Amino acid sequence: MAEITVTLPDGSTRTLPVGATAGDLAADIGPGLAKAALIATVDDAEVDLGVPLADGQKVAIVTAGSDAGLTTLRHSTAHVLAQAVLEMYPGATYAVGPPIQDGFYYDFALPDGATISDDQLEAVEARMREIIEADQPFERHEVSAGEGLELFADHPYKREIIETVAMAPGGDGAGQPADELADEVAGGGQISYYRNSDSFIDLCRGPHVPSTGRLGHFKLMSVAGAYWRRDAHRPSLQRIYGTAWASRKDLAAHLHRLAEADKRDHRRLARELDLLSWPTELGPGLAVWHPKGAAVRRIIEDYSRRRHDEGDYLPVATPHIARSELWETSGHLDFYRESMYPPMKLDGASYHLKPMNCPFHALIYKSAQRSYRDLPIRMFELGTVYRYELSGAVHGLMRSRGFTQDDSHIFAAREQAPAEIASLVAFVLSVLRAFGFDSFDARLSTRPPEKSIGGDAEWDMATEALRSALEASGLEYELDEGGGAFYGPKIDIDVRDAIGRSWQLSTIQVDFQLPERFGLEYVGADGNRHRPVMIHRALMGSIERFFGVLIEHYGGAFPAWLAPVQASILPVAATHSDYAAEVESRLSQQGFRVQVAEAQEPLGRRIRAAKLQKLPYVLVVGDDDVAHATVGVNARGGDGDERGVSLEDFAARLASDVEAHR
RNA sequence: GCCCGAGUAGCUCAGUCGGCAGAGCAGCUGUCUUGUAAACAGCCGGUCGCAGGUUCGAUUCCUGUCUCGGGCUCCA
Repeated sequence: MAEITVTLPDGSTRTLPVGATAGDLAADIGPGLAKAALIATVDDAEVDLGVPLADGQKVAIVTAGSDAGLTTLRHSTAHVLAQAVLEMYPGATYAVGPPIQDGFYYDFALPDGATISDDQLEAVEARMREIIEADQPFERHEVSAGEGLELFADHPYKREIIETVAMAPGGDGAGQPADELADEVAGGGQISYYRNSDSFIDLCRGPHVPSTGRLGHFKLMSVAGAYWRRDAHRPSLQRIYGTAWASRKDLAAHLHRLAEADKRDHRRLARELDLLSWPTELGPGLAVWHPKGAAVRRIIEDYSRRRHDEGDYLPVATPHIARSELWETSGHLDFYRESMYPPMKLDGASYHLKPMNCPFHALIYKSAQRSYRDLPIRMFELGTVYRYELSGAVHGLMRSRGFTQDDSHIFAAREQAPAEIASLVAFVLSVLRAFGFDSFDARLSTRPPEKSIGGDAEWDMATEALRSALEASGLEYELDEGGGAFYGPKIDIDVRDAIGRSWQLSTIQVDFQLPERFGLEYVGADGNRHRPVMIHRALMGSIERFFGVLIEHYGGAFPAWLAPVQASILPVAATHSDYAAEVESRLSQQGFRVQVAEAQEPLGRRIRAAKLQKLPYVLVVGDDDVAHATVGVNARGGDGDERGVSLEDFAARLASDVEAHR
């Protein structure tokens, strides 16, 4: 009997009869693996378990324990979703349904533009469970693109996928697959599809789990609108989002994480902790800062100012509006107009609210003749800008229409730029770490293909300077081709918060264009006039977003150095009120933010109130404390209370917390 | 901006198949004077987002609009 030999990931080999499949291999290795197997990789390509193996191949069995396995699980669950929806809504058609982080989605168009509401999801989910219960096999079939068009005759979106990808000119399928379609079908004039019942097939490059019975730990999450092929001019489809996991436990853990994230939502905490609010009278994306929110903001800003002073930045200040001519010169009206508020006409002139601070800083630079001896000049401003964000994009503090950038523009000689950028990256990380962030994602964004100004050589030079600074920093980074600003490439640094979500904050941008447009110059050592390079840099990005991220990062439990109220002083009874006032006064004099909660309510209730406000410390003072100049200290997150702590010791402890940013 | 959903007291939410709108918490007043996560009682509080329409009558049905939420797109 003929045999084949394949190599396993650990380097060992297995011999199997000719015709054996990856599934057979899994069974040969062990029943546990056979049960857990979802797909396999053969010579590093992912395939169904049903494919026959060939002699000499490198084969690995993939389970839900790996990313690839989990992705497949989600992808297959998406297919089951499509099957359920198509069965339940006759006349519905389907578009694409890829796996995504934590789950999957599928896009549908229902007949006559019907929509699916959230409460219909339960019924869809129930139908999906029936399909899973039936344990239908996923059978792979390959046909020509032409046959594919016939198979999917009633499904225009599927036909469009086949036409645009599988039948792309050149036949290699590399047409426009920068988008989601590429996942659906490989191209090359052939298509593959999967059949898992008499009535349901789906266009797909695969692979899939062997049968629907392997699925089950999923939940449909929401319905949303989404444009076909991510194009606002194309039809809007009904998108159903779901999450899927390898086990019931993983699913439960995921749902728990979501609930935790919701508890940390800065919009919820902003209200609960009385930090700020968004009166609808102001319009979307505009907030007012309440005293407690403003207290934290001032600490953030003061810290930022101090670090900039230490870094030889020169504070500047500029107005909020300027003549439209300024924005023509800068190029903003050409390249950024859709994000700008419309012009205000008065006294025969036209003015725009500023969407960025850079042109003002360029004019400050230009106000005097500059020498190479002056460079680099680092200007710093907490500059409030206004951007007309799409109403649907506005999101609490994270995306607002007015926000304050901790904005710097550094004017440097070209040869100074690389070193300056390198030190900027270090500066940015140092400040972010001071606020408790220690995990970062960096990204290098290059020239946008359409909207941009300047020559290739300058773009290349600027991109190279950023790249080398990133390399030197040791940060890992990814490349975002075409993601740069209209005037130059950029580095973005995102921080990860306490529950692993990523937020874009810092940006460093190299710009040869604005100096050109504004005719900026300096006199070099050679006596000739040279053009400086301008480095744009926002560190926290926007104070508003930064604060929003901080709220969510700490879940509202700010460390003592940031907390709007560091300690609440609770007299046990009214007779201790005078002593409480004295404690308050002494701590206030040392610069601490403290308050007294008088004994009009029972102690337990006042403690509870302070805890719900997530205060770092609750100080209880009673007879013993009055007698010995002590306080009872109840620290947030501590176990129980410490009695009889001298006031001096507590003040020292709080001072040390503040110093250490605890 | 587009798709879907939602706006009821300061907050969280019930409710009205079209007939004078409810709870808890918060707030206020009084009593209680408290040693580590919710004392007791009473009171105040709503043009049911806004504007039209249908109706004897609209918070409820319809239309428009504003705001919010989830997505898409975009972004600090």
